[in-house]
Amino acid sequence: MTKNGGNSLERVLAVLEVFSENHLEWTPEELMEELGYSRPTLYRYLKTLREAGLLTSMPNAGFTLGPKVVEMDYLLRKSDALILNGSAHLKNLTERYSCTALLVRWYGDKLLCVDSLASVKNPRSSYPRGRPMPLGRGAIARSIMAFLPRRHLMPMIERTFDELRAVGLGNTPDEIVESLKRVRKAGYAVAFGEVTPGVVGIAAPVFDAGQSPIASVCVTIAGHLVNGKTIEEISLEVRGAATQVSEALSLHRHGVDTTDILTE
Amino acid sequence: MTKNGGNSLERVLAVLEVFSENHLEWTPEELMEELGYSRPTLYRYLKTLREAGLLTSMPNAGFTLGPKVVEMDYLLRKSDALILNGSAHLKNLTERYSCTALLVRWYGDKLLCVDSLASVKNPRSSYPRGRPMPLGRGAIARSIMAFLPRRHLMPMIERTFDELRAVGLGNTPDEIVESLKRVRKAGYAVAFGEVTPGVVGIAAPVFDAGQSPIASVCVTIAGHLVNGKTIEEISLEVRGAATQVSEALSLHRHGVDTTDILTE
DNA sequence: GCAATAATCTCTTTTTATGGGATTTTTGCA
DNA sequence: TGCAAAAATCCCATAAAAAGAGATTATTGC
Repeated sequence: MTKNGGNSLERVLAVLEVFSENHLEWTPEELMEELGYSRPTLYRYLKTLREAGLLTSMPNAGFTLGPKVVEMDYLLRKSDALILNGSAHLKNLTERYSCTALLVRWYGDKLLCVDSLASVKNPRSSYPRGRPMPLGRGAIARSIMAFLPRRHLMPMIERTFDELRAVGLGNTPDEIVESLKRVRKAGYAVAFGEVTPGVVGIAAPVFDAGQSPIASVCVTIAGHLVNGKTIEEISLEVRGAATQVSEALSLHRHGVDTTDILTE
Repeated sequence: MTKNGGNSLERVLAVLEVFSENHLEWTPEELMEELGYSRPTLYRYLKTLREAGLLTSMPNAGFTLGPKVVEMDYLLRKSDALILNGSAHLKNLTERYSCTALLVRWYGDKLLCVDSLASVKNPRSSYPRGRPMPLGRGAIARSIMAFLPRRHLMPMIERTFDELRAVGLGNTPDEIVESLKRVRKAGYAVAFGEVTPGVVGIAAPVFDAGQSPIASVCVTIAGHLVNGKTIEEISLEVRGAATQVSEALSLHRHGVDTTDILTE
């Protein structure tokens, strides 16, 4: 049973938090147990969330996420500066290589793919749009961690230490920091089969106004299609894309219309 | 300025309501004006919504919908019984005809496409996934209205009367009711270029547990590809799909595992 | 139609959300 | 780098409204 801290606003929104890939459907009974809310309170919350369209329920089946989510997703695709600026680069990357290109956002201790495009027959990524990715493994995670300010980095290393060590980044936090410094110097991260066996990931960070990284541009490609030379070639393109997206974001920040820049 | 009725739960969620295609990005100033909340209150709401991931803000740019939306959309695709049961039928329909096949949900006075598949080169529908559709025009709207219980139908006719008349359903509410009765008898609705010029829509309703309609299965196809005979042929398939989805939904309702039925 | 379950209602107590105004932080620009 | 303007947050007395126990009503399954 989750501790129900926070105010009533947080408590309503906490209802949305319990929906996960392992538990897509919840009965009121289960929710009471999980969240520790009283019966009337829970029903009030559910009523509100359902009226907002965030939840639906089939008669006597449990509650699931509701159609408002679909509507918001549509609007988000039209408004998210990262997606708007990044998708052209995904197109470009997938045209140049037989690969999947991804835009991955870092938020709240999660990595989340927000857009992806594939130029391979089997576009089944282990982490399609919307599915949170592991923090410790893969080029994406590393490309972001490498550029994190120390005070954000250290706790993250603590949390994901086992994975980071397993992947060969180092046996102590300090060794890992050193490895990440090299990634930082290179400006991009490469991973061989860390997320999906046989697949190479090449990722570079996207910055929001020159501060800390908020996302990553990544290309995943079958290992047998690349070697040291081609990886370097691709990494240049990935870095270029990431840099351009970063610049577009910082322009947007100052209220500059980037439309003409993007479509050139 | 919107009247801010309701309790604080509704007021937080009302913030999500103001995001629309015409206004994808909001500054706190604009939100205060629009929602009529005091400054501290609004900032509290925004803080909560941002922490929940439902909103994001770039430094000094306005607020937009946040990454949690993407995550929820992924989960919804995996949990929505309508999508889960319907997508196989969309696949079937698009394989049989050069068309776009849609799954459209009716909720809160809106029609919302929740899934679609196209077998034509130019899959640019005017109403892609997540974009609310007009209530008065098109086969989808009519296929649902025709099966609405009278007490739901009449207010809906009032609201959309102008559109319904423009489309030729009748010049008085009673005439429209008569037209809809014919649709009901046929079990499906056809529309010629009502939503997109030159495009024919053929739609049949999906029911939740035999009660009122909650969604519609629709095929849109270029007008020059069909005639009276083929439309009838397609409508049979569309009706079949809608019926099967309805049945799957009512089974699910009773807790029956429909997996084996669907994959056969 | 009837028992069992699910959802809603009632009402008082306690908790907490609210907003005016002051304060602090951030930003834009010289 | 520093300074004025704007944005965001804090403080706190007051008013408001959530919360929950238990009773009540509505649904459901059979």
